[in-house]
Amino acid sequence: MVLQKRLNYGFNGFQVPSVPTASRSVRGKGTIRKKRDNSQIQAFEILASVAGNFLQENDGSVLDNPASAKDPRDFVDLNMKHKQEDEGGSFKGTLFENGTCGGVASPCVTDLQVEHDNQRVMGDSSLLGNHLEGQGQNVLEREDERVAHIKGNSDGLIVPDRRNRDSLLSGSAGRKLVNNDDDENFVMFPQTSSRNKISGPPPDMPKLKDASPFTSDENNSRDSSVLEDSQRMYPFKKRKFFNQTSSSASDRGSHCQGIFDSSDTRVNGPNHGAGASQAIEESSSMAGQRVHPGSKDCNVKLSIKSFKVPELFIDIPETATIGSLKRSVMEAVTAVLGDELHVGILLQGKKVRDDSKTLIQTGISQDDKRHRLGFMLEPRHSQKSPPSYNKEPCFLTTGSRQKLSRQSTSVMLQQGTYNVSQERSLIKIESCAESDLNVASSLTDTSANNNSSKCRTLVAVPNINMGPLAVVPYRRKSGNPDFSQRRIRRPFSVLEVEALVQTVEKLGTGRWRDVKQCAFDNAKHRTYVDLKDKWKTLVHTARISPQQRRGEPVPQELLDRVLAAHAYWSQQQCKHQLKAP
DNA sequence: TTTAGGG
DNA sequence: CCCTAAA
Repeated sequence: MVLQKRLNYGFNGFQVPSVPTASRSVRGKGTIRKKRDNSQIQAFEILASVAGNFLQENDGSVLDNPASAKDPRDFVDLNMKHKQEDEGGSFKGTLFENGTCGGVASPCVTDLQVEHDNQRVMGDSSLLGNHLEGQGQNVLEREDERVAHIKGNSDGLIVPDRRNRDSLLSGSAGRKLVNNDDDENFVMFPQTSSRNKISGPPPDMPKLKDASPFTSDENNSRDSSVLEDSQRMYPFKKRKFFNQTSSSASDRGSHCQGIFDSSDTRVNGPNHGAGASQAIEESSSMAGQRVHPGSKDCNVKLSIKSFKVPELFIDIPETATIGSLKRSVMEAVTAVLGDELHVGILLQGKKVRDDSKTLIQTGISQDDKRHRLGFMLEPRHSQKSPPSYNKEPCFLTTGSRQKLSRQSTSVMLQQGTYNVSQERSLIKIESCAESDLNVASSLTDTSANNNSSKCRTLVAVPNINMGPLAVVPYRRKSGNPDFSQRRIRRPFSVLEVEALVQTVEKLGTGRWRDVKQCAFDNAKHRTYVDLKDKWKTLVHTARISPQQRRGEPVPQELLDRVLAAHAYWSQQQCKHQLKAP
């Protein structure tokens, strides 16, 4: 069946064939999971502010737990036979001064290409060839200065603001991990000294009192800074169509404007130049191509050449591998594209809000050489405009508009190149190779053929059943309840482990909710179940030989503390059970 | 919703 | 990480 009378503007969904992280497993029955957090956050919100935060602290007063009198290390010695010629009698955690990263995801820009009447302009896969492999170099080089001194954390993380991060990284004992999003880009920073107070009044944190011997009795109240929660992004699931998903709750305004431009498209010629930029040029002449005088019978095909994720910071130690850089970028991008997306249409820079208008009415026709058609990926403002995808997509809000157009322009002019904008760098993610996110068109059966096999592409699935301009972002719930999405794997960093250990030492092993609240309250992607699981693995890790351990090595010191705390709290638990079962 | 454990 | 029985 041919889509003769229909313009292929409907994107039924996007598919991500594969995931960069090798470790990511794909479950057979993976389906989109229901949201567990009410704190759904805008997918593209930029973490801008840094608020103060408190790390629950024992206020230094007398510990009411009898056991507190006992030094945990003694416990270790007695019960674990571990020799722990301690380090000063303090059970404070080791100070990690390594940098961490935080991240900011910002608007994503989508590059598309318009095709008329099967005259693909993007036929040449070379257009999709600018993957990180080639441009990453530039990224590294140009960003070298900014990134170079951030060492210690091998995780490629993304940082929102250097200053904030730096200042936040100076802390030690008590720490609270925070992050600005729930699924991606997160930042954590220990914060102990009240001198390091950053800004903003500390949130009202519950004060947990306990009598754990592990509890440090100093620094009754420490301030820690936190990045405002900001993003709620769900990574895509490999090979899953999201045409019918999209959680509704969420987001406060962030605005990922993805834009893309299809201005003048030109009829695809067998020999369009090589090179991304040139390709762009060429593609940009296509829209104008009149194919059939009677535009009614013409189909407009859109080929999403790539998605751009502008203003994405990748802070990664210089010792990190290219692979980790790729993963970092991939995760960030995945997050950006992972949730709450809307598709917006821009014509000549103006938003086309009326979904009911036809392309022709709107002025989008193959005869129009001057039109500049743009597509934006934007977060949904579900709270205010519920499941009404077809009514009025939420477009950018004032503030981001300018940026949008600016980027739009930038995108158009710098297709295929590593783009360094004014203050921020823009990493363009294009096509192929692992960890590269790419969007290929599948509007035509033949379209993605070339790339799909080699590339991990994000495919825009043609929407055959939708009306003109119907935009149906992938949604999670509607439709298949069976669709759930496995969360992206996010190994705990040493810093997080440190925080976890410290908190568990203080609160014990049966209060994961509190642990979460205490030290990971702002790490939306870490649920108390995650913390519990992590603790479980930590205990296991601590018991096996170092040779059997995998992943980022956890300092032995921490593992020792894990065993100590685990032993201690296990014993406490036993006592309790004997008392009042 | 949390815990606690197995998968 | 996921899934769930229990609490």
